[in-house]
Amino acid sequence: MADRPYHHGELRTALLDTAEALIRERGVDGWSLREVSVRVGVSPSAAYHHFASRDALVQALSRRVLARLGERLGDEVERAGGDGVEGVVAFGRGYVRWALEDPAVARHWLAYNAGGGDRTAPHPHRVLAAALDRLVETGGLPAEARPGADFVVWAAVHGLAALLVDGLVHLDTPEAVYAQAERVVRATLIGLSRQAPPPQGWPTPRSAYTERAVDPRR
Amino acid sequence: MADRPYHHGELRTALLDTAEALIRERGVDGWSLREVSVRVGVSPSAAYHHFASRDALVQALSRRVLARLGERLGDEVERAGGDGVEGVVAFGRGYVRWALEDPAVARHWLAYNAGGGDRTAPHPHRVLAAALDRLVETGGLPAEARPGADFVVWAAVHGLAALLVDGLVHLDTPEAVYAQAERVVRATLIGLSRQAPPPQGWPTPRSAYTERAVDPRR
DNA sequence: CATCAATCTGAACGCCGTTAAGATCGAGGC
DNA sequence: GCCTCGATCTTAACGGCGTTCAGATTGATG
Repeated sequence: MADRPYHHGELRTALLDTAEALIRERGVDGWSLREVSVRVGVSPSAAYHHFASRDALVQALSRRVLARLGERLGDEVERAGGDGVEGVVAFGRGYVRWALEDPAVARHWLAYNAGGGDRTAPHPHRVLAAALDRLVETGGLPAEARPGADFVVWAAVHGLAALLVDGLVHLDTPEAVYAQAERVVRATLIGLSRQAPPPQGWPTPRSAYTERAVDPRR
Repeated sequence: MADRPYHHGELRTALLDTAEALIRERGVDGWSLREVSVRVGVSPSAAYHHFASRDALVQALSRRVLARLGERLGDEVERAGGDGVEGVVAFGRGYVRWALEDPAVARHWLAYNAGGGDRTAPHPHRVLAAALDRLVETGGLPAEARPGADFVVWAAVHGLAALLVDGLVHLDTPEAVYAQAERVVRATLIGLSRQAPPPQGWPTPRSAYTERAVDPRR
């Protein structure tokens, strides 16, 4: 307030960082715009030069979290080889591990997720779709089973993560959680391979990750 | 305020009903305790004789929603025959239909779900577990695959419902949504049947639905 | 009919998100 | 080197929120 320069310089990022830290400390709703401002050392109204509202900050944070998750999942799929079943398994394990390691922030994303993500990072759904495409190329999944398969696997993995983060399902050790994630992914893939493929004209789901302009203030 | 009797009589239920109606009208967070009180025709502090806090009302509503879902799913599984794969498919379709037909309330439950449910109604997880048990009895699922299978199916169905409710996945018609739910359930069941069963001592997940005393004020 | 606990009211507290008017600063043109 | 101008931040205020507390009203008990 007194020792700080009048212009902060990185206020937008500082607000996001501080909000995220508070979420980690006290849970999804354990913070206010005013408290974030105080902690950053700035008046409550300063935030309104960078975010149109508190909700806009929440959305921006959600996008940032999503972008980091996408990046991380891309790396993990890559590191697992990426071309076979192991790549998809790595996706599932990474998704769930992320929810386990940073539960408050993950819960924030689950509750206030923003449809579109940061366009500089791949959306988790894209990472999964790419992994499944390569699985088809390497013969690990019949091509007829591919359409819409991403949504089946995503649903299973997302559901496990949500149940864990919300405390509806409990496992004692992280290893048990990863094992469960692996079982979910492998079962899903086997089922998709053996299942009668969807008929022609089957309505394919669409992801909310559509390219669109994003007002940085929103 | 003037024409109403001093004692409401059914205030607790009226508050829950009105909050639910407001959620349906304006979304998960589009209401306040004060507004609910005004609509019921009661002063804001009256609610505190029935709920310890606003959050307690939220939790109570969440439990009520959960109980209704469990009851409904039980009926639908029953109506589908219940002993074979069709019973589990009916569970998945019902779960997703519920999310589709009452999205705001479903979103409320997803965001503020209470671990334990009303003990007079079966928890959805119990309904699913029972359906899977009968599936094993009728030979539709190998007994070795049964341990933990409920959590695999639940994760897949829950995930699809969550993705739909949050708008992360879109399908144009309700029929397409049900078809997707069916595909998810059938693929999961096939995968569980064909997959190498989990080894002895495999750590089984636990549901948060443990019988425990619930303070009606909380 | 008196008592008493349960229920509800009215007023107040501090915190919240948000807005408006003005102070402070840094950068680009003279 | 100064001046302007737009961006950034402050101070002050508004109404609404959840919550508390002292007191009014009521139906049930005996």
